[in-house]
Amino acid sequence: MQSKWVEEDLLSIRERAYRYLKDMILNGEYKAGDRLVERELADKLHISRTPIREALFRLESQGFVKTVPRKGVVVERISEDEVVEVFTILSSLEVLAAKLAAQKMDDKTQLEFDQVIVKLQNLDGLTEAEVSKLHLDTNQILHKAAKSPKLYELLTGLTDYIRIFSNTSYETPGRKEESMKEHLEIMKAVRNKDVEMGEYLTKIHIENSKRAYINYVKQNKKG
Amino acid sequence: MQSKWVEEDLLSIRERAYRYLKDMILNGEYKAGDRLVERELADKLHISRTPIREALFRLESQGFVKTVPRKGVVVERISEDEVVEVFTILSSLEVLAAKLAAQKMDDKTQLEFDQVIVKLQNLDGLTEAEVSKLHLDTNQILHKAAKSPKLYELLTGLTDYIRIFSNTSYETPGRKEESMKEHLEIMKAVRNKDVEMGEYLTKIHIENSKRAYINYVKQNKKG
DNA sequence: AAGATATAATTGGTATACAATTTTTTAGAC
DNA sequence: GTCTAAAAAATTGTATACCAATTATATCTT
Repeated sequence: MQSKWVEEDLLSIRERAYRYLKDMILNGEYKAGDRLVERELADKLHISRTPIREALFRLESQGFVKTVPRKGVVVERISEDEVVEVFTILSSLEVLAAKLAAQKMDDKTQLEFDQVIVKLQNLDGLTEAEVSKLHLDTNQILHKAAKSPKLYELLTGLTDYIRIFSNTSYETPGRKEESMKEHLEIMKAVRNKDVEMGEYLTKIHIENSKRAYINYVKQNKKG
Repeated sequence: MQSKWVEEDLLSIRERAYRYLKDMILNGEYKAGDRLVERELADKLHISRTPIREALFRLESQGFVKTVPRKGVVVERISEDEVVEVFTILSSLEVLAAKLAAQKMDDKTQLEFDQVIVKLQNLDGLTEAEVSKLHLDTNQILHKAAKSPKLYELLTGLTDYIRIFSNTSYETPGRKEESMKEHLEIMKAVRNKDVEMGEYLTKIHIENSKRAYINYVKQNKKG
Protein backbone atom coordinates (compact mmCIF):
# COMPACT_ATOMS: atom_id res chain seq x y z
CA MET A 1 0.00 0.00 0.00
CA GLN A 2 2.05 2.88 -1.33
CA SER A 3 0.93 6.17 0.20
CA LYS A 4 -0.31 8.66 -2.29
CA TRP A 5 1.61 11.87 -2.60
CA VAL A 6 -0.50 14.00 -4.88
CA GLU A 7 -4.06 15.26 -4.17
CA GLU A 8 -5.09 17.71 -1.45
CA ASP A 9 -3.75 20.78 -3.17
CA LEU A 10 -4.98 23.05 -0.43
CA LEU A 11 -2.37 21.86 2.02
CA SER A 12 1.08 23.38 2.10
CA ILE A 13 3.83 21.39 0.50
CA ARG A 14 5.55 20.80 3.80
CA GLU A 15 2.31 19.48 5.32
CA ARG A 16 1.88 17.05 2.48
CA ALA A 17 5.52 15.97 2.77
CA TYR A 18 5.06 15.46 6.51
CA ARG A 19 1.96 13.33 6.11
CA TYR A 20 3.52 11.32 3.34
CA LEU A 21 6.62 10.51 5.34
CA LYS A 22 4.71 9.79 8.53
CA ASP A 23 2.36 7.47 6.69
CA MET A 24 5.28 5.64 5.18
CA ILE A 25 6.84 5.15 8.59
CA LEU A 26 3.64 4.19 10.40
CA ASN A 27 2.80 1.69 7.69
CA GLY A 28 6.23 0.16 7.94
CA GLU A 29 7.34 1.03 4.43
CA TYR A 30 10.24 2.92 5.87
CA LYS A 31 11.71 0.66 8.49
CA ALA A 32 13.93 1.28 11.48
CA GLY A 33 17.44 2.06 10.31
CA ASP A 34 16.41 3.23 6.85
CA ARG A 35 18.11 6.40 5.77
CA LEU A 36 16.02 9.32 4.62
CA VAL A 37 18.11 11.49 2.32
CA GLU A 38 16.79 14.99 1.83
CA ARG A 39 17.92 15.32 -1.76
CA GLU A 40 16.50 11.94 -2.76
CA LEU A 41 13.12 12.65 -1.15
CA ALA A 42 13.01 16.09 -2.72
CA ASP A 43 13.62 14.65 -6.17
CA LYS A 44 11.17 11.84 -5.60
CA LEU A 45 8.38 14.18 -4.57
CA HIS A 46 9.41 16.89 -7.03
CA ILE A 47 9.85 19.57 -4.41
CA SER A 48 12.84 21.35 -2.97
CA ARG A 49 14.82 20.41 0.10
CA THR A 50 13.20 23.13 2.18
CA PRO A 51 9.80 21.53 2.89
CA ILE A 52 11.41 18.12 3.22
CA ARG A 53 13.68 19.42 5.95
CA GLU A 54 10.75 20.97 7.73
CA ALA A 55 8.80 17.73 7.59
CA LEU A 56 11.79 15.81 8.90
CA PHE A 57 12.21 18.20 11.82
CA ARG A 58 8.64 17.61 12.83
CA LEU A 59 9.05 13.87 12.62
CA GLU A 60 12.18 14.16 14.69
CA SER A 61 10.45 16.14 17.41
CA GLN A 62 7.90 13.33 17.57
CA GLY A 63 10.56 10.69 17.87
CA PHE A 64 10.04 8.92 14.55
CA VAL A 65 13.38 9.78 13.03
CA LYS A 66 16.74 10.88 14.32
CA THR A 67 19.10 13.25 12.62
CA VAL A 68 22.78 12.58 13.02
CA PRO A 69 24.61 15.79 12.16
CA ARG A 70 26.19 15.72 8.73
CA LYS A 71 25.54 12.02 8.49
CA GLY A 72 21.91 11.52 7.76
CA VAL A 73 18.38 11.12 8.94
CA VAL A 74 17.45 7.59 9.93
CA VAL A 75 14.18 6.04 11.01
CA GLU A 76 14.37 5.40 14.75
CA ARG A 77 14.35 1.92 16.11
CA ILE A 78 11.77 1.80 18.87
CA SER A 79 12.92 -0.52 21.60
CA GLU A 80 10.71 -3.06 23.32
CA ASP A 81 11.21 -1.25 26.60
CA GLU A 82 9.95 1.92 25.02
CA VAL A 83 6.83 0.21 23.73
CA VAL A 84 6.16 -1.17 27.21
CA GLU A 85 6.71 2.33 28.61
CA VAL A 86 4.15 3.74 26.24
CA PHE A 87 1.65 1.02 27.13
CA THR A 88 2.12 1.95 30.79
CA ILE A 89 1.52 5.62 30.09
CA LEU A 90 -1.43 4.81 27.85
CA SER A 91 -2.96 2.82 30.68
CA SER A 92 -3.18 6.00 32.77
CA LEU A 93 -4.31 8.28 29.98
CA GLU A 94 -6.86 5.94 28.44
CA VAL A 95 -8.43 5.40 31.83
CA LEU A 96 -8.62 9.16 32.25
CA ALA A 97 -10.16 9.49 28.79
CA ALA A 98 -12.78 6.83 29.59
CA LYS A 99 -13.63 8.61 32.82
CA LEU A 100 -13.98 12.01 31.17
CA ALA A 101 -15.93 10.56 28.26
CA ALA A 102 -18.41 8.87 30.57
CA GLN A 103 -18.78 12.02 32.65
CA LYS A 104 -19.30 14.27 29.66
CA MET A 105 -21.46 11.89 27.67
CA ASP A 106 -24.26 13.63 25.79
CA ASP A 107 -26.95 12.71 23.29
CA LYS A 108 -24.94 13.55 20.21
CA THR A 109 -21.97 11.50 21.34
CA GLN A 110 -24.22 8.62 22.28
CA LEU A 111 -25.41 8.42 18.67
CA GLU A 112 -21.82 8.21 17.48
CA PHE A 113 -21.12 5.51 20.03
CA ASP A 114 -24.18 3.54 19.00
CA GLN A 115 -23.04 3.43 15.40
CA VAL A 116 -19.66 2.05 16.42
CA ILE A 117 -21.19 -0.39 18.87
CA VAL A 118 -23.33 -1.88 16.11
CA LYS A 119 -20.27 -2.35 13.93
CA LEU A 120 -18.33 -3.94 16.78
CA GLN A 121 -21.15 -6.44 17.26
CA ASN A 122 -20.96 -7.62 13.65
CA LEU A 123 -17.37 -8.32 12.76
CA ASP A 124 -18.14 -11.32 10.54
CA GLY A 125 -17.10 -10.89 6.96
CA LEU A 126 -14.78 -7.98 7.62
CA THR A 127 -11.31 -8.10 6.18
CA GLU A 128 -8.28 -7.72 8.41
CA ALA A 129 -7.76 -4.17 7.20
CA GLU A 130 -11.37 -3.28 7.92
CA VAL A 131 -11.11 -4.64 11.46
CA SER A 132 -7.90 -2.67 11.98
CA LYS A 133 -9.57 0.49 10.78
CA LEU A 134 -12.57 -0.12 13.02
CA HIS A 135 -10.19 -0.52 15.93
CA LEU A 136 -8.52 2.80 15.17
CA ASP A 137 -11.87 4.52 14.63
CA THR A 138 -13.22 3.22 17.92
CA ASN A 139 -10.19 4.55 19.73
CA GLN A 140 -10.52 7.90 18.04
CA ILE A 141 -14.19 8.30 18.95
CA LEU A 142 -13.49 7.28 22.51
CA HIS A 143 -10.60 9.71 22.77
CA LYS A 144 -12.61 12.53 21.24
CA ALA A 145 -15.49 11.91 23.62
CA ALA A 146 -13.30 12.97 26.54
CA LYS A 147 -13.64 16.47 25.07
CA SER A 148 -10.11 17.45 25.97
CA PRO A 149 -8.08 18.50 22.94
CA LYS A 150 -4.82 18.28 24.83
CA LEU A 151 -5.56 14.75 25.99
CA TYR A 152 -6.63 13.80 22.49
CA GLU A 153 -3.38 15.11 21.11
CA LEU A 154 -1.33 13.13 23.61
CA LEU A 155 -3.28 9.93 22.98
CA THR A 156 -2.95 10.31 19.23
CA GLY A 157 0.79 10.82 19.50
CA LEU A 158 1.28 7.84 21.75
CA THR A 159 -0.91 5.42 19.82
CA ASP A 160 0.72 6.49 16.56
CA TYR A 161 4.10 5.93 18.12
CA ILE A 162 3.46 2.26 18.87
CA ARG A 163 1.03 1.60 16.03
CA ILE A 164 3.19 -0.96 14.28
CA PHE A 165 3.83 -2.82 17.51
CA SER A 166 0.28 -2.91 18.79
CA ASN A 167 -0.55 -4.54 15.49
CA THR A 168 2.09 -7.21 16.01
CA SER A 169 0.58 -8.06 19.38
CA TYR A 170 -2.51 -9.14 17.47
CA GLU A 171 -0.50 -12.02 16.09
CA THR A 172 -1.24 -13.85 19.32
CA PRO A 173 -4.08 -16.25 18.44
CA GLY A 174 -7.41 -14.96 19.63
CA ARG A 175 -6.03 -11.67 20.94
CA LYS A 176 -7.56 -9.57 18.21
CA GLU A 177 -11.03 -10.98 18.78
CA GLU A 178 -10.61 -10.55 22.53
CA SER A 179 -9.43 -6.98 22.05
CA MET A 180 -12.39 -6.05 19.89
CA LYS A 181 -14.73 -7.57 22.45
CA GLU A 182 -13.09 -5.55 25.22
CA HIS A 183 -13.48 -2.46 23.11
CA LEU A 184 -17.14 -3.19 22.69
CA GLU A 185 -17.70 -3.51 26.43
CA ILE A 186 -15.82 -0.29 27.09
CA MET A 187 -17.91 1.55 24.54
CA LYS A 188 -21.10 0.27 26.09
CA ALA A 189 -20.08 1.25 29.62
CA VAL A 190 -18.94 4.73 28.63
CA ARG A 191 -21.98 5.27 26.48
CA ASN A 192 -24.16 4.48 29.50
CA LYS A 193 -22.19 6.93 31.66
CA ASP A 194 -20.95 4.16 33.90
CA VAL A 195 -17.76 5.93 34.95
CA GLU A 196 -16.26 3.29 37.18
CA MET A 197 -17.00 0.41 34.84
CA GLY A 198 -15.51 2.37 31.95
CA GLU A 199 -12.35 3.02 33.93
CA TYR A 200 -12.10 -0.57 35.10
CA LEU A 201 -12.62 -2.14 31.67
CA THR A 202 -10.17 0.26 30.07
CA LYS A 203 -7.52 -0.55 32.63
CA ILE A 204 -7.97 -4.27 32.02
CA HIS A 205 -7.96 -3.75 28.26
CA ILE A 206 -4.65 -1.93 28.15
CA GLU A 207 -3.10 -4.34 30.60
CA ASN A 208 -4.15 -7.23 28.38
CA SER A 209 -2.77 -5.52 25.28
CA LYS A 210 0.49 -4.86 27.07
CA ARG A 211 0.72 -8.44 28.25
CA ALA A 212 -0.05 -9.74 24.76
CA TYR A 213 2.74 -7.58 23.36
CA ILE A 214 5.24 -8.72 25.98
CA ASN A 215 4.35 -12.36 25.45
CA TYR A 216 4.64 -11.99 21.70
CA VAL A 217 8.09 -10.46 22.01
CA LYS A 218 9.19 -13.14 24.47
CA GLN A 219 7.88 -15.87 22.20
CA ASN A 220 9.66 -14.59 19.12
CA LYS A 221 12.94 -14.12 20.91
CA LYS A 222 13.37 -17.73 21.92
CA GLY A 223 12.16 -19.58 18.90
CA MET B 1 15.69 38.73 33.10
CA GLN B 2 16.69 38.85 29.45
CA SER B 3 17.65 35.42 28.23
CA LYS B 4 21.19 35.17 26.98
CA TRP B 5 21.73 34.27 23.36
CA VAL B 6 25.45 33.78 23.07
CA GLU B 7 27.58 31.06 24.76
CA GLU B 8 27.23 27.31 24.34
CA ASP B 9 29.00 27.19 21.03
CA LEU B 10 28.73 23.44 20.88
CA LEU B 11 25.02 23.53 20.19
CA SER B 12 23.69 23.96 16.70
CA ILE B 13 22.42 27.36 15.79
CA ARG B 14 18.86 26.14 15.50
CA GLU B 15 19.03 24.56 18.93
CA ARG B 16 20.21 27.82 20.45
CA ALA B 17 17.51 29.74 18.65
CA TYR B 18 14.92 27.28 19.91
CA ARG B 19 16.03 27.55 23.51
CA TYR B 20 16.23 31.31 23.32
CA LEU B 21 12.72 31.69 21.97
CA LYS B 22 11.25 29.12 24.32
CA ASP B 23 12.88 30.81 27.29
CA MET B 24 11.49 34.13 26.20
CA ILE B 25 7.99 32.70 25.96
CA LEU B 26 8.13 30.69 29.18
CA ASN B 27 9.43 33.70 31.07
CA GLY B 28 6.66 35.83 29.69
CA GLU B 29 8.87 38.23 27.76
CA TYR B 30 7.02 37.31 24.62
CA LYS B 31 3.36 37.45 25.52
CA ALA B 32 0.28 35.90 23.97
CA GLY B 33 -0.55 37.70 20.75
CA ASP B 34 2.98 38.98 20.16
CA ARG B 35 4.15 38.52 16.61
CA LEU B 36 7.40 36.73 15.95
CA VAL B 37 8.77 37.90 12.63
CA GLU B 38 11.37 35.63 11.11
CA ARG B 39 13.39 38.39 9.52
CA GLU B 40 13.47 40.47 12.69
CA LEU B 41 14.54 37.56 14.86
CA ALA B 42 17.17 36.56 12.34
CA ASP B 43 18.63 40.06 12.34
CA LYS B 44 18.42 40.32 16.11
CA LEU B 45 20.28 37.05 16.66
CA HIS B 46 22.59 37.59 13.69
CA ILE B 47 21.66 34.39 11.95
CA SER B 48 19.73 33.55 8.81
CA ARG B 49 16.04 32.80 8.55
CA THR B 50 16.59 29.06 8.21
CA PRO B 51 17.40 28.13 11.84
CA ILE B 52 14.79 30.60 13.07
CA ARG B 53 12.14 28.85 11.04
CA GLU B 54 13.26 25.50 12.36
CA ALA B 55 13.01 26.73 15.92
CA LEU B 56 9.57 28.20 15.26
CA PHE B 57 8.31 24.93 13.80
CA ARG B 58 9.36 23.10 16.90
CA LEU B 59 7.66 25.65 19.11
CA GLU B 60 4.56 25.31 16.99
CA SER B 61 4.46 21.54 17.34
CA GLN B 62 4.57 22.06 21.10
CA GLY B 63 1.73 24.53 20.98
CA PHE B 64 3.59 27.66 22.05
CA VAL B 65 3.15 29.57 18.81
CA LYS B 66 0.86 29.39 15.85
CA THR B 67 1.78 30.10 12.26
CA VAL B 68 -0.83 31.74 10.08
CA PRO B 69 0.20 31.22 6.47
CA ARG B 70 1.66 34.31 4.86
CA LYS B 71 0.57 36.35 7.81
CA GLY B 72 2.88 35.64 10.67
CA VAL B 73 3.81 33.65 13.70
CA VAL B 74 2.12 34.68 16.91
CA VAL B 75 2.52 33.51 20.48
CA GLU B 76 -0.49 31.38 21.39
CA ARG B 77 -2.94 32.46 24.02
CA ILE B 78 -3.44 29.57 26.39
CA SER B 79 -7.01 29.50 27.62
CA GLU B 80 -8.03 28.85 31.20
CA ASP B 81 -9.86 25.73 30.09
CA GLU B 82 -6.70 24.46 28.54
CA VAL B 83 -4.74 25.02 31.72
CA VAL B 84 -7.37 23.11 33.68
CA GLU B 85 -7.18 20.35 31.08
CA VAL B 86 -3.45 20.10 31.53
CA PHE B 87 -3.81 19.98 35.30
CA THR B 88 -6.24 17.10 34.87
CA ILE B 89 -3.85 15.21 32.64
CA LEU B 90 -0.94 15.99 34.94
CA SER B 91 -2.87 14.51 37.80
CA SER B 92 -2.86 11.14 36.07
CA LEU B 93 0.69 11.27 34.85
CA GLU B 94 2.24 12.61 38.04
CA VAL B 95 0.53 9.89 40.03
CA LEU B 96 1.96 7.35 37.61
CA ALA B 97 5.39 8.92 37.93
CA ALA B 98 5.21 8.78 41.73
CA LYS B 99 4.19 5.14 41.59
CA LEU B 100 7.00 4.17 39.22
CA ALA B 101 9.53 6.23 41.15
CA ALA B 102 8.61 4.54 44.43
CA GLN B 103 8.71 1.11 42.80
CA LYS B 104 12.07 1.67 41.16
CA MET B 105 13.68 3.53 44.04
CA ASP B 106 17.34 2.64 44.49
CA ASP B 107 20.24 3.78 46.66
CA LYS B 108 21.60 6.28 44.22
CA THR B 109 18.24 7.96 43.70
CA GLN B 110 17.64 8.01 47.44
CA LEU B 111 20.76 10.12 47.88
CA GLU B 112 19.46 12.61 45.32
CA PHE B 113 16.11 12.68 47.08
CA ASP B 114 17.75 13.22 50.46
CA GLN B 115 19.56 16.29 49.19
CA VAL B 116 16.33 17.81 47.94
CA ILE B 117 14.45 16.86 51.09
CA VAL B 118 16.99 18.73 53.21
CA LYS B 119 16.54 21.82 51.08
CA LEU B 120 12.75 21.58 51.25
CA GLN B 121 12.97 21.49 55.04
CA ASN B 122 14.88 24.77 55.19
CA LEU B 123 13.15 27.32 53.02
CA ASP B 124 13.87 30.26 55.32
CA GLY B 125 15.95 32.95 53.76
CA LEU B 126 15.41 31.80 50.20
CA THR B 127 14.37 34.36 47.63
CA GLU B 128 11.24 33.88 45.58
CA ALA B 129 13.31 32.89 42.56
CA GLU B 130 15.25 30.33 44.57
CA VAL B 131 12.05 28.77 45.88
CA SER B 132 10.69 28.62 42.33
CA LYS B 133 13.83 26.94 41.12
CA LEU B 134 13.71 24.46 43.97
CA HIS B 135 10.16 23.65 43.02
CA LEU B 136 11.15 22.98 39.43
CA ASP B 137 14.17 20.94 40.48
CA THR B 138 12.08 18.83 42.82
CA ASN B 139 9.66 18.07 40.04
CA GLN B 140 12.46 17.18 37.69
CA ILE B 141 14.09 14.75 40.12
CA LEU B 142 10.75 13.16 40.87
CA HIS B 143 9.95 12.79 37.19
CA LYS B 144 13.38 11.39 36.40
CA ALA B 145 13.10 8.87 39.21
CA ALA B 146 10.26 7.15 37.37
CA LYS B 147 12.97 6.02 34.95
CA SER B 148 10.72 6.31 31.93
CA PRO B 149 12.15 8.68 29.31
CA LYS B 150 8.85 8.87 27.47
CA LEU B 151 6.96 9.79 30.62
CA TYR B 152 9.63 12.32 31.52
CA GLU B 153 9.29 13.91 28.10
CA LEU B 154 5.53 14.18 28.44
CA LEU B 155 5.71 15.63 31.93
CA THR B 156 8.32 18.17 30.89
CA GLY B 157 6.22 19.27 27.96
CA LEU B 158 3.07 19.64 30.03
CA THR B 159 4.65 21.45 32.97
CA ASP B 160 6.46 23.78 30.59
CA TYR B 161 3.19 24.45 28.84
CA ILE B 162 1.48 25.79 31.94
CA ARG B 163 4.57 27.14 33.68
CA ILE B 164 3.46 30.74 33.67
CA PHE B 165 0.04 29.85 35.02
CA SER B 166 1.13 27.49 37.76
CA ASN B 167 3.22 30.39 39.00
CA THR B 168 0.20 32.67 39.09
CA SER B 169 -1.64 30.17 41.26
CA TYR B 170 1.01 30.82 43.89
CA GLU B 171 -0.42 34.30 44.25
CA THR B 172 -3.03 32.77 46.53
CA PRO B 173 -1.81 33.56 50.06
CA GLY B 174 -0.19 30.56 51.69
CA ARG B 175 -0.49 28.34 48.61
CA LYS B 176 3.19 28.41 47.81
CA GLU B 177 4.17 27.34 51.31
CA GLU B 178 1.50 24.66 51.29
CA SER B 179 2.67 23.44 47.90
CA MET B 180 6.28 23.15 49.01
CA LYS B 181 5.19 21.25 52.08
CA GLU B 182 3.17 18.85 49.95
CA HIS B 183 6.18 18.36 47.74
CA LEU B 184 8.27 17.53 50.78
CA GLU B 185 5.84 14.87 51.94
CA ILE B 186 5.66 13.35 48.46
CA MET B 187 9.43 13.18 48.27
CA LYS B 188 9.62 11.46 51.63
CA ALA B 189 6.98 8.88 50.76
CA VAL B 190 8.52 8.06 47.38
CA ARG B 191 12.01 7.96 48.84
CA ASN B 192 10.80 5.37 51.35
CA LYS B 193 9.20 3.29 48.59
CA ASP B 194 5.73 3.84 49.97
CA VAL B 195 3.93 3.45 46.65
CA GLU B 196 0.38 4.06 47.78
CA MET B 197 1.22 7.04 49.96
CA GLY B 198 3.23 8.54 47.11
CA GLU B 199 0.31 8.14 44.74
CA TYR B 200 -2.18 9.50 47.23
CA LEU B 201 -0.16 12.57 48.18
CA THR B 202 0.58 13.35 44.55
CA LYS B 203 -3.08 13.16 43.65
CA ILE B 204 -3.97 15.54 46.46
CA HIS B 205 -1.12 17.86 45.52
CA ILE B 206 -2.16 18.30 41.92
CA GLU B 207 -5.81 18.63 42.88
CA ASN B 208 -4.87 21.42 45.29
CA SER B 209 -2.77 23.17 42.67
CA LYS B 210 -5.58 22.92 40.19
CA ARG B 211 -8.08 24.27 42.70
CA ALA B 212 -5.75 27.13 43.62
CA TYR B 213 -5.45 28.05 39.97
CA ILE B 214 -9.19 27.94 39.39
CA ASN B 215 -9.87 30.03 42.47
CA TYR B 216 -7.25 32.55 41.46
CA VAL B 217 -8.80 32.92 38.03
CA LYS B 218 -12.30 33.23 39.48
CA GLN B 219 -11.11 35.84 41.96
CA ASN B 220 -9.42 37.99 39.36
CA LYS B 221 -12.35 37.87 37.00
CA LYS B 222 -14.82 39.43 39.38
CA GLY B 223 -12.60 41.98 41.09
C1' DA C 1 43.35 -8.89 2.27
C1' DA C 2 44.23 -4.74 4.88
C1' DG C 3 45.11 -0.19 5.49
C1' DA C 4 45.69 4.46 3.86
C1' DT C 5 44.15 7.94 0.96
C1' DA C 6 41.33 10.34 -2.16
C1' DT C 7 36.70 11.14 -3.59
C1' DA C 8 31.55 11.21 -3.01
C1' DA C 9 27.80 12.26 -0.44
C1' DT C 10 25.20 14.56 3.11
C1' DT C 11 23.64 17.75 6.37
C1' DG C 12 23.89 22.63 8.55
C1' DG C 13 23.68 27.01 7.48
C1' DT C 14 23.76 31.31 4.55
C1' DA C 15 22.03 34.07 0.92
C1' DT C 16 18.97 35.45 -2.66
C1' DA C 17 14.90 35.51 -5.30
C1' DC C 18 10.12 35.47 -6.16
C1' DA C 19 5.02 34.26 -5.73
C1' DA C 20 1.01 34.59 -2.83
C1' DT C 21 -1.09 36.83 0.56
C1' DT C 22 -1.84 40.03 4.21
C1' DT C 23 -1.01 44.39 6.42
C1' DT C 24 -0.07 49.07 6.22
C1' DT C 25 0.20 53.28 3.97
C1' DT C 26 -1.21 56.52 0.85
C1' DA C 27 -4.22 59.00 -2.07
C1' DG C 28 -8.52 60.48 -3.15
C1' DA C 29 -13.40 61.56 -2.63
C1' DC C 30 -16.77 63.67 -0.03
C1' DG D 1 -11.69 65.30 9.27
C1' DT D 2 -13.25 60.72 7.85
C1' DC D 3 -14.18 56.97 5.09
C1' DT D 4 -12.90 54.26 1.00
C1' DA D 5 -10.11 52.34 -2.40
C1' DA D 6 -5.93 51.66 -4.53
C1' DA D 7 -0.96 51.22 -4.03
C1' DA D 8 2.97 49.92 -1.50
C1' DA D 9 5.31 47.29 1.90
C1' DA D 10 5.79 43.35 4.62
C1' DT D 11 5.77 38.44 5.50
C1' DT D 12 5.75 33.67 4.83
C1' DG D 13 6.40 29.53 1.57
C1' DT D 14 9.23 27.59 -1.60
C1' DA D 15 13.04 27.14 -4.76
C1' DT D 16 17.74 27.45 -5.87
C1' DA D 17 22.61 27.85 -5.31
C1' DC D 18 26.52 27.67 -2.60
C1' DC D 19 29.96 26.30 0.81
C1' DA D 20 31.90 24.24 5.18
C1' DA D 21 32.22 20.29 8.08
C1' DT D 22 31.81 15.74 8.44
C1' DT D 23 30.93 11.11 7.11
C1' DA D 24 30.61 7.28 3.79
C1' DT D 25 32.60 5.10 -0.05
C1' DA D 26 35.75 3.91 -3.53
C1' DT D 27 40.37 3.50 -5.00
C1' DC D 28 45.00 2.53 -4.61
C1' DT D 29 49.15 0.63 -2.48
C1' DT D 30 51.50 -2.84 -0.39
